[in-house]
Amino acid sequence: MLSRIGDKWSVLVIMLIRDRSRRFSELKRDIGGISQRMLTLTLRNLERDGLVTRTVTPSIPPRVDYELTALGHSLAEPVQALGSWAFAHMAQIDAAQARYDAGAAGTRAGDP
Amino acid sequence: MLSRIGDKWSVLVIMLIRDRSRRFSELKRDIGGISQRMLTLTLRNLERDGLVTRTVTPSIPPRVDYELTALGHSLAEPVQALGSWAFAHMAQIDAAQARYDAGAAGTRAGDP
DNA sequence: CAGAATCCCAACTGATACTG
DNA sequence: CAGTATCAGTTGGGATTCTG
Repeated sequence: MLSRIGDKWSVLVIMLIRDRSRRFSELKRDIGGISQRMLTLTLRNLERDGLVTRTVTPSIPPRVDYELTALGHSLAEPVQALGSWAFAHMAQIDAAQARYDAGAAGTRAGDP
Repeated sequence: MLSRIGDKWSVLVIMLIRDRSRRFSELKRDIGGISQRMLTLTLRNLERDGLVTRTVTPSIPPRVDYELTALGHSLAEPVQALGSWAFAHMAQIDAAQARYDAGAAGTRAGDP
């Protein structure tokens, strides 16, 4: 399961459909940077895990909506918490990385 | 940052050193299944992110302890929440997957 | 519009051997 | 003990093309 959470696309999808159902193309557009292949795979996996439902409307053109299940909603909470943490501490982490990288550059004292 | 959380090894390490600092070999043994290479890389990244401290004791044999920073501890909480969720809903997810896979096998009705 | 299939390169990872 | 270095195998993910 952690592998699914670890998948950044899954997290983004969950966040996006948390409030309302979304169409495939809508997700693709809103996420931006995801290939349709990855979006398809991500949604399949989430569906397989019982986290989202897939509703096909057989019209022309076809239409598919994705929505969180109850299970999906219960997951969305801790995921959201993690997201908030990441957002809140982004600056600290960037700073830490910069510090670390600076130190690693010249392992000897007064280098750069 | 999500990429770090997604890394299963990172999560395990964080969980393990949450209560007390641990030595390299201790982590390797307790995690089991991780190569020393991956453990090294994982710890490096966590250190770079400012989530763990690395304390070298230059004795013979050498000794290195890893410990969570304050930042690391603040991350451990939401991570723990997520872990709890995963554990609590493991059965539901397995069931959902089994159902999905069964359905996928024979897309036609009464197949298996 | 939504998705399946194919190709192909890059990144991650494990096993092994060597060092301070 | 705690790494680093190297090699080879597996996987991930993007771009492209084709359908109902």
